Amino acid sequence: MATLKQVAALADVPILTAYQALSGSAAVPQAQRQSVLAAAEQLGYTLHVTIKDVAALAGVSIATVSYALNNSAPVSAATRQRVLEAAAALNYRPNVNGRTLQANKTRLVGYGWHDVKRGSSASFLDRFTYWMAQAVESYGYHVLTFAHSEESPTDAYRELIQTNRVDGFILAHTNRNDVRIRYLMEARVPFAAFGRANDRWDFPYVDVDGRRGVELVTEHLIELGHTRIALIGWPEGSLSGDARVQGYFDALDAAALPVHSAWVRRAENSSAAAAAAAAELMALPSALRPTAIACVSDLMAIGVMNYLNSRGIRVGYDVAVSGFDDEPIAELVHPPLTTLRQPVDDLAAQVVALLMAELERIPAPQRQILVAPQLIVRASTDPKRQLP
Amino acid sequence: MATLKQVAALADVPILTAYQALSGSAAVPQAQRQSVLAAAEQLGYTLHVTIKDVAALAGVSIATVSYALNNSAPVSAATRQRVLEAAAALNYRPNVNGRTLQANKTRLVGYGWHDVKRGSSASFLDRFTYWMAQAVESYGYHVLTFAHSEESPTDAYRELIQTNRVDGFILAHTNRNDVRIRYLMEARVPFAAFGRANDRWDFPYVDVDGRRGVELVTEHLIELGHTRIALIGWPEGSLSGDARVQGYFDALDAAALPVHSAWVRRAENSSAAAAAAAAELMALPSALRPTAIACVSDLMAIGVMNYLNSRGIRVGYDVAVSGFDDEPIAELVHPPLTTLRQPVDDLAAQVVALLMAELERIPAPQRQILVAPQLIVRASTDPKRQLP
DNA sequence: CTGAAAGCGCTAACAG
DNA sequence: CTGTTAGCGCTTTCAG
Repeated sequence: MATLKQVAALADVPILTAYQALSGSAAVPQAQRQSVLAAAEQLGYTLHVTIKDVAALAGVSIATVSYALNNSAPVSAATRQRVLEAAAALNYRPNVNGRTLQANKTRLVGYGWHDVKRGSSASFLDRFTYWMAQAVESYGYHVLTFAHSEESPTDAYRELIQTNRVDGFILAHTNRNDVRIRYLMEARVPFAAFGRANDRWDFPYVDVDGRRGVELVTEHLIELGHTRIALIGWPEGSLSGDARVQGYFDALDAAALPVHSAWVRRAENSSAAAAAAAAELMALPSALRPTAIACVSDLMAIGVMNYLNSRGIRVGYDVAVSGFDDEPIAELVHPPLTTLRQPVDDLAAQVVALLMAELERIPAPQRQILVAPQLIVRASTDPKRQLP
Repeated sequence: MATLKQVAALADVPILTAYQALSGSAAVPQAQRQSVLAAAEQLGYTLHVTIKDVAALAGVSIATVSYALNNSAPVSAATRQRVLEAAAALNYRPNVNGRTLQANKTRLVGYGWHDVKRGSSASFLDRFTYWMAQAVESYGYHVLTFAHSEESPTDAYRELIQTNRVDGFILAHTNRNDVRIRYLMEARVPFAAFGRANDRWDFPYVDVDGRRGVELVTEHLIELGHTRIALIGWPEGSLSGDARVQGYFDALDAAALPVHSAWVRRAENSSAAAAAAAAELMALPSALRPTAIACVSDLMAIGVMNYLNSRGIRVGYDVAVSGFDDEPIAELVHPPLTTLRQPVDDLAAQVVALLMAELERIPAPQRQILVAPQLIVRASTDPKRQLP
């Protein structure tokens, strides 16, 4: 590709005039405009301002332009001025790909989508992605998203890193023995996760303190005077699920309240399974029947509420119900649901900060961070909050 | 950076051995391993297999490697074989950045996130992004996501295109007079939109046929025997909102059913505003009081259902209610909500196909595509569907 | 303080 | 059919 300077020379006009004629950024006498257009046509030139053009206009070498623009070497005030003016006049923006190739750094962070099943709580992660993009950009990076299959998720990660598409990754939806984490650790690829895996692996992550969250809501229920408090958790074995259940025990222990084994039920994360668990709880003899049911997800809490409603049991008055996640639905259901909100923006910013520490090889003060969720009290536990 | 060949020469071992020692992909005698490691150390070499290494191992020029790997020029069967074997032995993956710089094509498409407000229906777009990533990858592209401000959204788009970060864009959440669309059209940047803008602009888009959707659900209500059918739409002025309202009129006209002006209400897209509109409808004199209420969003339908429930009016039996979007909540509410589902995967694939047509300068047969949504009948209109 | 020149990894004319 | 070579746009030694 020819340069702007060559086009200008052929048309016998100043470089700046050639630029203006081609870009339409300023009026140019018709005759000059014509000859510039003809010259560009002849050379097969399409407007792409490069560092060479800026150098030519400023009358300096391309190295000097680079120095002046990046402050990467001392440049006299006068030349700097000339360079900046030339760059501005040509509306110059450096082509990141040149820089990428030379530095062997893409300033791109990979983020893999798993397949979001219909009805699963995706909205939270959606907002996470937004804040992640935002946070990453504050460091001059961008997010490259990709879809990975459930069967062999590591393939996509390996491919992206081997082809130098990205500098590192951010993971969400982690699980114990997450193959992606294992691969990235072994391959020494920089990454940071939103979510834990297991206690053996040492990698940078940020997670919601689910234990603390359920503890908070249980304390809230105790304060309201409940003494027979039930919990519907997920089947044992998930790190975050078990932590949430632990918070329930911790709060009851601290208050020296009795825990009856029949009060702790396990169910899949679906409203139907939670409704069934609620039915079992309500079938307990009246002396044991709970007056409050804490759930480890909003989805489950809604199942419980549906069941109670269908049995004519008034949620909030007769039985208190709480969830976890503060999904958009939580304030739309009837009565609005008490729940725990994850501070998404904060979580995203922190996980990005961890990744940046890895990428820039800055030792982070802390590689594992737990963030406490925020208790949002609504009418499902506290009828005083009921709207008229 | 030194090459693998130089390391091998210094260590006085074959190239393949040097690779194996460095990568650990195969066992190498301890002595050789040591000298390779020492050589790499001395040259400051870290393992990065490039086309040069493959060429050296195969004993051909780098051009031949490129030809063989890309089938971009005829290569004899024997050499091709040698090249492929060398590439496989070294686990070679081309560095996309070299290609990017030379071709001046990034094979990246930009997708901008707007700020998702809490409680707004984001889950649909979340799934869209997943399918978009999937579709884009089938063409060998990836998605680069970025956050843009509400005030000057074009800045982010301009920056990305001027710095050669992306080849084009996919837009969602379009509106009439969308400044992004105007900018991209003027700047002749390739893009395709999920959503329309206005009738004056000619650009590639895919959209849900909202008119047809509401027509479908209105026909469904007519079939169920309703004759007094109301509609709650958005305030006039939005392209998609007005189209949905039109579908209501079309269905009633086709059935020669009366339309009473009091039956058409306009409200903001919130459950509260919709509930208020429902209250007005229910306050009509009994001869005019509708027996069915179609809403242009699930959010509004839920507001209507909440209102009816609170007044003791049984949704599905006394008054039918329908929504639009088929958000996850739709099947969780009580009773489950009849609504219209947007075929997200299909929409995403089509909008990506349109963009690819722009990028590869293939004239698309159709630049504007409307996709009919699918009617999902649930108990909120058809009590027979009620679960026991 | 500034410029010439090398080179990041790859593709593609052009010769042979 | 294969190799030589010239870049793509940028940063960065190394001289002057």
